[in-house]
Amino acid sequence: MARPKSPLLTTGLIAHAALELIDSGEPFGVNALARRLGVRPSSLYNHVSGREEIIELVRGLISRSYDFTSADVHALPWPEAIEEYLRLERRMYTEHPNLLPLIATLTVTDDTAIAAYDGLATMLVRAGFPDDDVLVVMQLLDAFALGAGLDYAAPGDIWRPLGETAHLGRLLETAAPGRERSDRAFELGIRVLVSALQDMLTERTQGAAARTAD
Amino acid sequence: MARPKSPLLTTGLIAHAALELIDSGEPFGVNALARRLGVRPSSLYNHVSGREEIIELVRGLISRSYDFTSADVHALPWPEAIEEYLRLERRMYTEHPNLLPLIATLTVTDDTAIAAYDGLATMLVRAGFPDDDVLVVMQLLDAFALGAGLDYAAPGDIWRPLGETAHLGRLLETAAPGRERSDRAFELGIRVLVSALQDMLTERTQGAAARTAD
DNA sequence: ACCTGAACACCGTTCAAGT
DNA sequence: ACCTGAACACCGTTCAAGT
Repeated sequence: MARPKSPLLTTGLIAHAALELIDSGEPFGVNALARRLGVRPSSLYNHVSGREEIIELVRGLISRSYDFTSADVHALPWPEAIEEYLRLERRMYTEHPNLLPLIATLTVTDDTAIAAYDGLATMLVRAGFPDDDVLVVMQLLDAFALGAGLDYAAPGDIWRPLGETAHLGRLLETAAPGRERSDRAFELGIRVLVSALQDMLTERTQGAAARTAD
Repeated sequence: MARPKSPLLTTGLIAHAALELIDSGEPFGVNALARRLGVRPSSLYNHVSGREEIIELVRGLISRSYDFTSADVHALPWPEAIEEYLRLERRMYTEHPNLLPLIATLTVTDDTAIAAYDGLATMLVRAGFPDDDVLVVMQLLDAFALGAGLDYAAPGDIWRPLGETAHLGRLLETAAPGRERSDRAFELGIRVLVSALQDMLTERTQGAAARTAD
């Protein structure tokens, strides 16, 4: 059974199995993935260059399963469109919490994922942000979504004080569970960020109007 | 040389060497660390429970080297104190970019790190945030600092479009380098978040005052 | 073209043996 | 108490051999 008549593997099958493995909670790895696929680890290298490309394939698979470039979203007024976008990104992370630590440190190259970010860039350009600011704002929004996702993915709790504290220990004892707090923190952040972006833009426009009026 | 008269290792030495290894850019690992310490990997297990405890030791070492509980900071008006705190956290991450991916998914238990977060909690309590909101706000701020740090630590660039894009490709070509953008995104975020916290608090107070006046 | 098998240089962790 | 050495079950990747 050296070479099967029809290939056992495709990048699609690899990506699916990889996502399954990641969502299962078991540690992700090339060997573990090969086991799941009923194949030898070396076989995978006929289809991908290695571990990182597999993870990038998973980013693509999952990006395709959330509708980041929906026409409905782009038809919304931009502040709402951005809100929808961030909520979708957040949902992607919370529904696949183990994926985030794997993709967070990897350059985004997958086409679908790039298209999603390109859609966000388009929203901001159309909203009227100057070119110099678009990537900065995107980086801010992405940092927020990423950080919020990591918070959510955190095991049990983010903080576990072992000794005395002035307030932290008490607050943790009486507080809502971590994920509920994570939801509230996200809602707070989204409100704050979007309204700050609106301010940025009206300040700009008013400033320009004032200068024109001079 | 089975048992030396004076121990070759201490948790302090382990933490220092681990931070050196991390900052060197080589992949972090127990075996690589043991090599650096001139010792067998199994020797480390006389002092720590394993890889995760070593990383938590590094968190402690580095937290001690940034003055998170400085009296000066706590003497500032709370919005400035929070700004200083976030700047310090960010500086810690940018000065040790390889550390962040290691600690981001680990529960914080180290005393000094907990003390830093406890200091932040104290700032918020003193500022007048109700108990129910303190952890939520902390989680928001921490998510932001974490995400911003990851952005900064990203290899080369965050996005690398391989095909056509509506705007993203063009923006990336003309834009300032990634780390400069990361700085601007952080500055923007810090301004937005702190002013939003001020709004939260004055709304509350005004609301309370209005209700009292009724 | 695509899978296997063997090989390589790694991991993190355990544990008996030695002083 | 604290280090070594051997062992274990893993990693990710390369490459010649087979069809």
